[in-house]
Parts: sequence; structure tokens; C-alpha cells
Amino acid sequence: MLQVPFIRENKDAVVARLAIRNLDAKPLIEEVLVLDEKRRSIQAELDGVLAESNKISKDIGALYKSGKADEANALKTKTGELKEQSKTLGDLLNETADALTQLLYKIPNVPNEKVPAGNSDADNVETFREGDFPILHENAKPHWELVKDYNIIDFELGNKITGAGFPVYIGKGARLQRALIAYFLDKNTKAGYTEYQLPHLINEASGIGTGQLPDKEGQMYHVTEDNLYLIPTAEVPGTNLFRDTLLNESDLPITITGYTPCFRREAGSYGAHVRGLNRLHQFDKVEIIRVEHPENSYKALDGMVAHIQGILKELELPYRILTLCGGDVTFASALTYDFEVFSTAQEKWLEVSSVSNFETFQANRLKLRFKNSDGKNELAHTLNGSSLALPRILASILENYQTPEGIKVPKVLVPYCGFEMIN
RNA sequence: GGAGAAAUGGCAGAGUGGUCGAAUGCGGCAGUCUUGAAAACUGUUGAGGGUCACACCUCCGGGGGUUCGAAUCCCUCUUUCUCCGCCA
Repeated sequence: MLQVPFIRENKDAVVARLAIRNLDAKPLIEEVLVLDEKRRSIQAELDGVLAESNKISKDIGALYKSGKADEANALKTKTGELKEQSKTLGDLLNETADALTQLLYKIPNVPNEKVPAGNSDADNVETFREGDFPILHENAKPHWELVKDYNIIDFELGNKITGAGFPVYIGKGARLQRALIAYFLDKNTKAGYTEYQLPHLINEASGIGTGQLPDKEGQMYHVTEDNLYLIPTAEVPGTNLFRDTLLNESDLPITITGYTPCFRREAGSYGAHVRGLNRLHQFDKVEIIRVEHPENSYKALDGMVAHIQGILKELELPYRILTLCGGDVTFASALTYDFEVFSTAQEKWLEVSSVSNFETFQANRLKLRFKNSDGKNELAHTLNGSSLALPRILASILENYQTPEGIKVPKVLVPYCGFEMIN
């Protein structure tokens, strides 16, 4: 969430920047300022009452000590009234502060200057493209047919056990998936990221910390019995490692990577674009997460982009990078780049990574701070990105690497797989 | 699941009703010394709100209560530790 002092000092700029998201934030921002003003004036009034009551209590203590019990008892009657007042004011203060917080939860992050205007994913701007589209043989098939031919992924079995969107990986399909995970983790750790194994269930506080809660509750699987949620991405447990944390400046940057399954309800998604591996309720992903000094965060974002480019180049998949427009950039992000690979048999670009700088938006909720060189506590910047999401990478490998004799395994993966061909 | 103990500043750890936002140690920062560093010594150092700056207010795991007054007493929740049971 945005910081109130920041809103107070940059009111017009905040409204103007949020307009890039096609959001008329003016009424929201006005309300924030009114509530903030109200909160502060109630606070001041309450402080005065408490100060007086504290003073009387001290006097009473002193009177008892010097044996003047009568005078002390006389003073006691006075505090009753003050107590009433402070209770009323305290309730009012809480109410106002809660209302302010709820309002702040509704305001998305201020987009970076690089975010282009636009309404939907159609308006995202392609900023880079690399790699040639492979020329496929005549009988080339989409991956959902290939996986049947070679019996490496079974969607029907998943339907039986769980439901749509929970595929079962078999034999070389399972092995290829595991190879990709190992390869991604190796690339990330070689680039300096520390590998973590993270919980796959998170509590409510964690959901609030990274912004899934309270608004996007319906997108996560909720275990009501224990009030826990299945993670939609490793970003949630990974970033929440640093909730309520005060770091030293020298601790920065913090760079972690982790493989986790991801669970998404995807309520409202249906149709051809969810075919096969394109959109699942459970999928695997390797994530990279960084906690950065505000001065370095955009350089770090560029570094993450370059890192992911390196992986896609090694896999020899044609890819492009999009700068997400105001209408598509996620709630908490200030700037997001999406990576898409071209899946040849479907003739479709598939999103395989999303790399974002959240600036202080998450850190403010998380209370993730560091002590800066002036000795002041300052909010850190958080960033994350997929490196990479498995199913769509798998889909594009299967489609792009198919030959009449079978599916070739990309060169870098052969040592991880132990075979060169799926046939 | 049952029984007991505990939760205090960046960390460790004192503190059982007023003089406690809190001893002490470590760590951090500044200085002395040194060519430089280390060591030693000296000083300084919790967080949030509020103010031009002070004042002032809040915070000792979370929530509630007793009291004129709570880190300290009571209730409750959460977490951790020990013992017992169960278990991959």
C-alpha cells in the first residue's frame, strides 16, 4: 500500500500517475487525506486527555508516598471522567484508522514512468524479441496431442483424481519437468540467488503482506478448517520471510530463489486458451525474489530481465518481452515486464515469466525496512520474477522441438534428463 | 491430543504495581589511539504517531480485564520449549 505522507506530499502527481491505470483516483485520494486529517486531530485530542490522566496518576502516587491519602483519594474521582473521554476517543481513533487502512488497501501502486497507457493486454508494448520460429514438419501437433501420443502427460487421470487443471506427468514427461526445475534452480543459484524450500500453505497475515488479501481472496484455495491458503506463487512465502524485519543496509540486496507448486482457482477462466498446459490450477514454478536498496531496485530489475533472457536463449526458444501497460500491470507493481515464448504448433505466444518491481508497496504492508546510512529506518524495495513457470515452457518445448521421429530434448537439458529424445 | 514452563529493544538477557521505554552484554554509529586495520578506551544508539522544532502520546507476543496507576496481577488466543501419547 502507498504511504500516507507520500500521498499527502504528492497528491496531484499520484492522481495523475494512477490515471495511467485508467483509474480516477481523485475521490479516493481526497478521502485518504480527509481521514488522515481526522485521524491526526483525534489523536491529538486523545493525547491531551491521556497526558492529563497520566499526570494525575503520578500526583496520586506522590501523595500516597508522603502520607496524604485524603488528597490522593480526592484526585481519584477526577480520573473517572477522563477515562470515559479517552475510551470514546480511542474507539473513534481505531475506527478512523481502520477506515483509512481499508481505503489504502484499495489503491494500487503508482506506476513507473515507463508504463505505457492502455486498457488491456492488447496494449502491452513489445520491447524486445529474439530467436527464430522453428519450421515444423507437416504433421506437427499441439502439445495436448503430443503428450497423448507419447504418454507423457495425462489430463484425464488428473480429472479423475482432482478435476480439470491438475494434470498427471508420466515417465519422460515427469523427468523432463524435474530436469527443468533442476536446471532453473542451478541457473539461479549460479547467478547468486540462495535456494529456499518454502511452505506451500500460508496464513492470513502473509496473504495481506504481499497483497493477495483482502481483495483477491477468491483466487486462492482456502483451507477454512485452519484458515490457511495454498500459495498461488512462491512470491508469497518468499517475500513474507522478511515481514516485520529491520535489516542493515549491508544486508542488501537479498536474493533468493525457490521452486514451489502454485495453486490458482482461476475462477472465470474457460475456453480454448485454457487448453492443455496453457492454464492450470496446479503448476510448478521457480521464482526469484530480491529485496533491494531503493536506489538500486531498477538496476536490479534490468538484471533480472537479462538473467531470464539468458535462460530462454539457452533453451533456444523464441521469446519476446512486453512492457505491461497501465491497464494490465498488476495492483501492487510499479513496473512489470512479461516474457512470452512462441509455441509454434498453437501459433501462440505464451506468458512464461512476469518480472516486477513493487518498490515500497509491499514493503509498507510487510514492514520491511533497513537502517540507511543516516541511521534512519527506510522501506526497502521488493522485486520478483518467474524463472521460470514450467507448464508453458514445457508446452513450447514439446511443440517447437517436435520432429517426425519424436520430440528432441533441448541441449542444455540433456544432462539433466538423461535422454535426448522423447519417442 | 494431555501436563508443565516461557514470550521484553537489531540480538542475548535483567526487571513482579508508581522514580521503567526499561539494567547489563553483544551488535551498530561517532571519536581517541594507529601509516591503515584490529584491539583497547570514551561517547552514542529501540520503534510508531505528533510538532517548524520542542512538548506530548502509544508500544515489553496478540486481544480483553482489574487498578488512580500494569512489562509486572487476572482472563483469553497465538507461538516456542520440556515431558507423555501418536506418527512419515
